[in-house]
Amino acid sequence: MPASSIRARVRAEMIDEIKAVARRHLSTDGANLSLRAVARDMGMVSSAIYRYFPSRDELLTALIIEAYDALGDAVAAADAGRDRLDLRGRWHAACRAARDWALAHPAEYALLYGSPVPGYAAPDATVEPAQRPPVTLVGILRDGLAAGRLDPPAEDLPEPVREDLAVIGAALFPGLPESLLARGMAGWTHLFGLISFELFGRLNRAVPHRDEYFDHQTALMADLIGLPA
Amino acid sequence: MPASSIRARVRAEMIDEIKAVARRHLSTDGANLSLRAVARDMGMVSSAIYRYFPSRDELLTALIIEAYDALGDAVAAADAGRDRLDLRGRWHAACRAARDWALAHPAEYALLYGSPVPGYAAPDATVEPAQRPPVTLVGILRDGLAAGRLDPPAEDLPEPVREDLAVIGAALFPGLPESLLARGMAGWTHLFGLISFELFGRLNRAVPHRDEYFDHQTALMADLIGLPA
DNA sequence: CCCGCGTCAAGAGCACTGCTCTCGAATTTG
DNA sequence: CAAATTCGAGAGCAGTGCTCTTGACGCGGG
Repeated sequence: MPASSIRARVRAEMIDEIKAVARRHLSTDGANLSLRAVARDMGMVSSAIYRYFPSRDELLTALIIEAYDALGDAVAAADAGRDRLDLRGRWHAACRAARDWALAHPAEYALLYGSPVPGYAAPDATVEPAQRPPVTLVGILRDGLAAGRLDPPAEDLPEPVREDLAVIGAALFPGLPESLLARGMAGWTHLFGLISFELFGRLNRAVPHRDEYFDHQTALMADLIGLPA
Repeated sequence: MPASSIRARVRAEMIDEIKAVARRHLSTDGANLSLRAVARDMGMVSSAIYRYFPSRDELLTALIIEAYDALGDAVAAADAGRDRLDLRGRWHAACRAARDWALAHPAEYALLYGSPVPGYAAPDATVEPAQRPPVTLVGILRDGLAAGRLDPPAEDLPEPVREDLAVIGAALFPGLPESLLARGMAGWTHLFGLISFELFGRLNRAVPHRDEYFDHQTALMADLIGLPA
C-alpha cells in the first residue's frame, strides 16, 4: 500500500523535524521549551503540533529517550574502542565519553539528570535507556573479574545492602559480587555528580583545568574500585 | 525614630510571610512557583508582591540563600555534635544530615542542586553559603590531619590539578595537602550524586533499603579518603 | 494639628504559555 | 467518483510574569 505509506512517510518526517526544532530550542531556552515557538519556527500554528504529539510532555519524553540513547551509545562506543583487558583505559574512556556528550549537549543532559519537572513523571519507556550508561560502566568490572584482573574487595556488606544489590545484579550482572557492584555504583554516582558540578557551574572559578581535574577524579574512583594500573 | 520603624517592621514581616508562603508553594509545585498564586494565598493582588521583591528571580534568590544556609547549618550542626577525633563518625553524621535535610526539603534541594533555571544566573551572594557544606566536610579531613589520625595519600597529582587545588586550599584550608583535598572533593561530589539519585527517583524500584545503602556508599568514600575506623 | 510626602494595594493591560474545539481543505480509501 | 480520514488554521480559555496608573492610607515636619 504505497498510498498510505506516502502519508506515513510525510508524517514521520514531520515528527522528526519537530523533534529537531525542539532540540534546537532546548539548547537555547533550557527545559521550558515552548510548543508555540517550535510551531512558529516550522511555519505552523501551535495547534497543528498536537496532530503529532498529544502534549508537550510527550514531546519531552521523546526527546528524553533519544537523549538517553545518544548518551548510552557514546559511552558504549568509547568503551568498545578499547582493548577488553585494558580495564582502566575503558573506565576512563567511558567516563570521558559521558562528560564529552554532556558538555556538547548541556540542555539535554540537564533534561536527563537535572531536577525533575514538577508535573512530569518519567514513563516506563525511559528506564531501559536510562540504565545503559551505568550498565556499560559496571560491565567493565564484570569483564575484569572474568579475566582475573580484578579482585572483589574482601568486605562484608550489611545484609540489607547485599540484598538490594543482589536483586540488581541478578537482573543485569549475574555472578558479579555485590561488593564490587557497590563500588561500581559509587563510581557511577560520583561520575554523575562530577559532570553535574561542572555543567551546573559549581566549579566555575574554582577549577580552571577541567579536563585534568576530571581525569584525576575518575582515577580516584578507579582506585576505589581496584582497577589495575 | 520609632515611627518609621513601625513601617519597617511591618515591611519586614511582609517579606518574611511572602517567603514563607513561597516556600510552601515551592514544596508542592516545584521550581516554577507562581507569584500570582503566592499573592492569592496572601489575599493580595499579584502586583503588590512587586513592592517587596522586584522580580520573581529575586524572590527565588532569597529562597536559595536561605536554603543554602539551612543546609549548611544542618551539616555543620551534625558535624559539631560528634567528638572532634571521631573522624568517621563526623563524616557519616555530616553526610546523613545533608541527606536528611534534602529528603525533608526536596524542592529546595532541587532548587540548589538541580538543573539551573534557564534565564537565571546565580548572583554572587549565593557562592559563600553554597560553599559551607563542602567546607564542613573537608574540615573533617583538616582536623584529622592535624590530630595525626589521617595520613595524606602518597600520590603525585598531575601538576594542573595540584595547581587548582592549591588555590582552593590556600583560600579555605591552608596547609591541607592537595591530594587529600582532592579526595575530599571526590567525597563531596559523590555525596551530591548520591542524594540527587535518591531524590530524583533514580533508584526508585532498585534500592528499597535507602538508609543502609546510603551509609554504605558514604563509608566507601570514607575508605577512599582514608578515615580510620 | 494637619498638610504633603512616601508607601502601599488594587486594577487594567500586554505578551506569552499549554491546550481544546471547530471548521474548511486536502488526501487517501473503498 | 464518493466517503472517510487526516491535516492546518483560527478562535478561545485559563493561566503566567510584569508594567503602569490610580486612589487610599500612615507618617513626619511645619
